[in-house]
Amino acid sequence: MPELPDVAVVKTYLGRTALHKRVQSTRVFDESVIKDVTRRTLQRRLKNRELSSTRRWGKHLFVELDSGDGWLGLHFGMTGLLQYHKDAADTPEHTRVRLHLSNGYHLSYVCRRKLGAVRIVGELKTFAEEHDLGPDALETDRATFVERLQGRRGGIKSALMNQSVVSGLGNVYTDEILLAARRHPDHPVADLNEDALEELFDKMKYVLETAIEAKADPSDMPDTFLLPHRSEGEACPVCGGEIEKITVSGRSTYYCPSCQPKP
DNA sequence: AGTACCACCTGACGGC
DNA sequence: TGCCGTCAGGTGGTAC
Repeated sequence: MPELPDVAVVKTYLGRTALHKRVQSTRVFDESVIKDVTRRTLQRRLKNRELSSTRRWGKHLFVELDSGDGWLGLHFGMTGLLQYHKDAADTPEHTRVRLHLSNGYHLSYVCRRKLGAVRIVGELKTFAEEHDLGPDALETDRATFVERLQGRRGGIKSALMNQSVVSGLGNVYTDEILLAARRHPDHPVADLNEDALEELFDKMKYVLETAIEAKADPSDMPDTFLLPHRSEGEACPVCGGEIEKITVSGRSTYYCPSCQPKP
């Protein structure tokens, strides 16, 4: 689930649960999700720190430690989530790291496929530079978005999914944005003029904000959304035509050939 | 600069 | 029932 809207929902969840609680201890069930630091360092840096604020950058969620002691960096891969629970016995399956908080509750980082990451981060700006993260898709403005796309070669879908252009869009929401903008996923970026790119920016914002309002739950999204109809042969939610599946930069791509004709 | 492919992982599903 | 290939919303590295 974890694209920008999903991570935004997790951020809200954390805000209502573990935020402002203090970490007593940290259990690591699987070291393979820990990046950049050792298990010991992770545990030491978290110990007795308050989870004082949260910040999202693209698909990354950062939890500030004691306002100034760096950040706990969380990435959810394809199958990650957080679970706040009282009893250790309720620890979900596939929990890789679990914080024990001073109020007795636990915050579990769950990641079935282990494609996510847990780390300690100093400056967020530095982290973003090191990982080549472009501006967050919801925090950037129209002019910056247009500027970052202009002059690029290749198709629009690969560009939007490229985290160094704008960060936060994954396979599913990129398809969603392209249907909203009525653009074919392979449409060359170079063929889109400034007006078209601005239009795309507006659709991106609309799709992301709407998805967050629906708490990233497809069943609460507008009828015009592709998300609940992401499979071959389904009816396009806009025109009723048949959704087609193609491969774009190695990813399954669903689109409506009549709403999104080849340029 | 961009793309194509592989690797990292686990689990669900369909075909035989 | 069981085995097997394929696929799944992530990123990062390498080779072209």
